[in-house]
Amino acid sequence: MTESPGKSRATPRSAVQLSPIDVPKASDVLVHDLRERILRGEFPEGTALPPERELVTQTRMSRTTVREALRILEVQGLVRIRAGRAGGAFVQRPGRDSVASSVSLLIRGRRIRLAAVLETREAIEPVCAQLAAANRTDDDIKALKAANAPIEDPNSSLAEFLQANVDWHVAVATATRNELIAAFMIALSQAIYSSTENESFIDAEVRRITARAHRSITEAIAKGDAVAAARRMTRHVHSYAAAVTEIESRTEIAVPDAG
Amino acid sequence: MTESPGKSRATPRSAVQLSPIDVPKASDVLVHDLRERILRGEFPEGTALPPERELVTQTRMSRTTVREALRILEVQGLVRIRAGRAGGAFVQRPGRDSVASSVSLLIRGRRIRLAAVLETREAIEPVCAQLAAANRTDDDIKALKAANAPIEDPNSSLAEFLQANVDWHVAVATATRNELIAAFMIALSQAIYSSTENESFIDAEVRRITARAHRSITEAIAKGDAVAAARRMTRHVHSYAAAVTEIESRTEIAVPDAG
DNA sequence: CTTTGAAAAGGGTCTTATCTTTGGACCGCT
DNA sequence: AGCGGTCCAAAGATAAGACCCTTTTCAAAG
Repeated sequence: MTESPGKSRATPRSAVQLSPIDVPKASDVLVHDLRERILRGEFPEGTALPPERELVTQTRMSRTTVREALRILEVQGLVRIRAGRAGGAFVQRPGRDSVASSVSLLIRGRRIRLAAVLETREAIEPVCAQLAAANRTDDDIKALKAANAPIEDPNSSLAEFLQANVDWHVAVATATRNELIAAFMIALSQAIYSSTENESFIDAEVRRITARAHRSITEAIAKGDAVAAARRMTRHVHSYAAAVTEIESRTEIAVPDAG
Repeated sequence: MTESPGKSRATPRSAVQLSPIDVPKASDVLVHDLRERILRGEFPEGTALPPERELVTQTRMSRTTVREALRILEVQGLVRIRAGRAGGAFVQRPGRDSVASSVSLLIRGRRIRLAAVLETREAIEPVCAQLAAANRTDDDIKALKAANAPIEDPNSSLAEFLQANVDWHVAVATATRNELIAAFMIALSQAIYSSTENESFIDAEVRRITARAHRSITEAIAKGDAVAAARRMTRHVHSYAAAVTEIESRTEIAVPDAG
């Protein structure tokens, strides 16, 4: 590009300067409006938004646009949409599930190794146990013990064992009384669950060890002994991670990936 | 309903039992198909999906349905859609951003207190620093130092300070070489940033202290001293949380919410 | 060589119509 | 009283087509 000497920028030809102006899509405007109002708490949970055709007349947008906006809100977990008579879009507050699903997408999409997931759990869950010991209610203790029952039972199936395992970890997370850290832990637990459900190394021995660890951690939480809870949880998740990592390193060599 | 004595349940009248059958929507089927193929890595990142009208003929679905599916994938961060010639849906692997935004929705929607967010950071970031010290590359150190420059500079604006603050924490997270824990930390940092941007307690003193803490943590990470990095980070985030909590408890009484 | 303007390829929006699902009301038989 | 059958109405789901708006490309005009 030959330019007049001394000038390194393109010729302006006019002094006025405008910054790029972003024109949002119609549906995004509606999404933004509704989302803000929902998050602001303007509509209590369960409130029905007006039916699509009604929103069309109110907003003077096309039905396509309105539907698109509602669909986006649905994916973001802010409304639940049901078909049929008395159906419609019902306001919902976003829950742990939406975090869990985006974490799941992250893990699958970026091929995050199970080792990294377990490392993350090792980072979070001990503190989780510590907070749980400090903040747990009696109901939390009940939930912990209930979740541990199928784990103690040597007759439960593998699926039951795994599910109960998740339940127990979720119960610990819930007992922290910190919804955010709980959401993280739940996302992790589910991710680990779905990566592990086909693992065969979970034999009777592993189950016995798991049951014992859970029991002792539950006790510490029940007693409000934060230090012991954290220490025991550290050991528990670390030994689990070590076991999985060891398996993984062996299978990685054996099966160099099919995809 | 007269029942035969000895039975306490409702009369079945038939032994057959069916579980609820879920009939997926057409667009969900398409979403599922595309999502699996994207996550499986069948299309490398940046691949253009066929244009909408083409997908219509291929799938024999209506354009509405196809568009709805694409929109869902876009919200989930799996494709990016651009208008205009050479536009279309381009495959994207989900990133930290989608986790961050769902966390942000969770926090806002469930009214999670800043204290809980800070508590979560206290749980995660020390381990983050520890992992960073163990795994950091030279580029990570460069990024850390670069991010800390505007913080050391007493002439930078508040906005610059806050942005640099986020950048530094993100750099620590990145240095862990664990994309999952990094995604969590980034989500937290952004959430804390947007809750803090209007806080006025960030005076010159706070900035000096922050700069010093960041510098010493950066050094520990650079030296690979995981223990020191974790310890210093613990102190850093804890003192910050304590300061904010103290402010929050005062303002909560002063301003009982405008609704 | 630059400017300008049209064409082309896409997504975005609107309209209208039809299909499907769901809840409820009524009705008639047993 | 209970139970199946029929019908209706409300609401979302899907379809088809027209048209609009953006962006890119490219060639003609200056």
